[in-house]
Amino acid sequence: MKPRILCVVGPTASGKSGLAIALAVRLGGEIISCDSMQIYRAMDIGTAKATEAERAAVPHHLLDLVTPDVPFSAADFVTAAQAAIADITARGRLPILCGGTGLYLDSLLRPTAYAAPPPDPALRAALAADLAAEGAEAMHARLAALDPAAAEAIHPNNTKRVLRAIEICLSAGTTKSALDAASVVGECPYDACVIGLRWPREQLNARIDERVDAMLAEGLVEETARLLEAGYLAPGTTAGQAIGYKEIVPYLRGEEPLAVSAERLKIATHRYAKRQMTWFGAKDYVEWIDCAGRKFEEIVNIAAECYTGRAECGII
RNA sequence: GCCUCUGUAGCUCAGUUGGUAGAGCAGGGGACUGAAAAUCCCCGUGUCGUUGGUUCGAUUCCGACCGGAGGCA
Repeated sequence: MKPRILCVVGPTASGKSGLAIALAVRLGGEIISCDSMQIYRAMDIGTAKATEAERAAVPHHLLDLVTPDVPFSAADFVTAAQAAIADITARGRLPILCGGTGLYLDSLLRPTAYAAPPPDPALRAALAADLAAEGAEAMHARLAALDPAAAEAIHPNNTKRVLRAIEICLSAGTTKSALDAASVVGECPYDACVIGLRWPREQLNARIDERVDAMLAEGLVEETARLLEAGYLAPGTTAGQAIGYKEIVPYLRGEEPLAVSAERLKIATHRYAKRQMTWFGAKDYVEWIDCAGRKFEEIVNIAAECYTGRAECGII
């Protein structure tokens, strides 16, 4: 019998957190954050992390796992989420995954995620050096020799993926494309109901703008300054990629007025939401709820029914 | 009131020595298997301010008018 889990996904500012909390209360669940940035401590306002009050009302897992200087990966998430699901299930409660990091959820639901070998720092550094010396086309040609199918699927300009694919081929003794193909056969390890929240783009962007203003009012600038002072958010770190902080840094350096930083932050978030919709929109395991014109209670009811009468809910 | 500059894509602008126009940003679509809030790919028709004139043909040259900026009074 596979553990049942409920998942709430969707673009940023779509109302996932509020829905997840309401569902947790109604269904006797606990929330597992599925968010690549909320795992970092001290990054609270900018990541829209659940408040102390919300956490007191409903247990939240996978928040504040590490300090912002620590690299964290999808594979790390899968390990932590599997443990949290086992724990919550063992206590007779319902695990509710909630978050907008599509790759993390996808990895968790995939039957054999991450059969590929973990990153090899030395090899990765060597490949990066080769890239700098030989250029993107040369690296893509090298991948084509090792794994033609992967080379076909990855654009030469996408050097991050080209290098990772070469790395896998060299350290796995097989090809990346073969490992990928193997990871989608078989059943999802969970009996999952995945609910997606969807808004018309203009309404979602308006919600985003409102939330950015709210974050600024709550002290996003001060939070960013604290992180910088502590030596965090360095370029190249995972936490340093977080939207909400890297846009504020130029203001703190006196390079532009806050209004300009705030505008760039809103735009970056709009674009992020768009990418999230592209990702989740392509997943056939998502049951969509159109939120426009619906009251919160109504959305909660629809989601709860979707879980309860889960027969038609998509399983990966 | 006079003089100068200016009016081209949602924004900032380029350009057409007269043959109806193109960049950046914004925006739209897509991909995504150990960095994913990351990374990458594709997408540019708009009364060229309005209106007369010159011309085979005007967004381009000329006039007037209407916006905008600056200067002189």
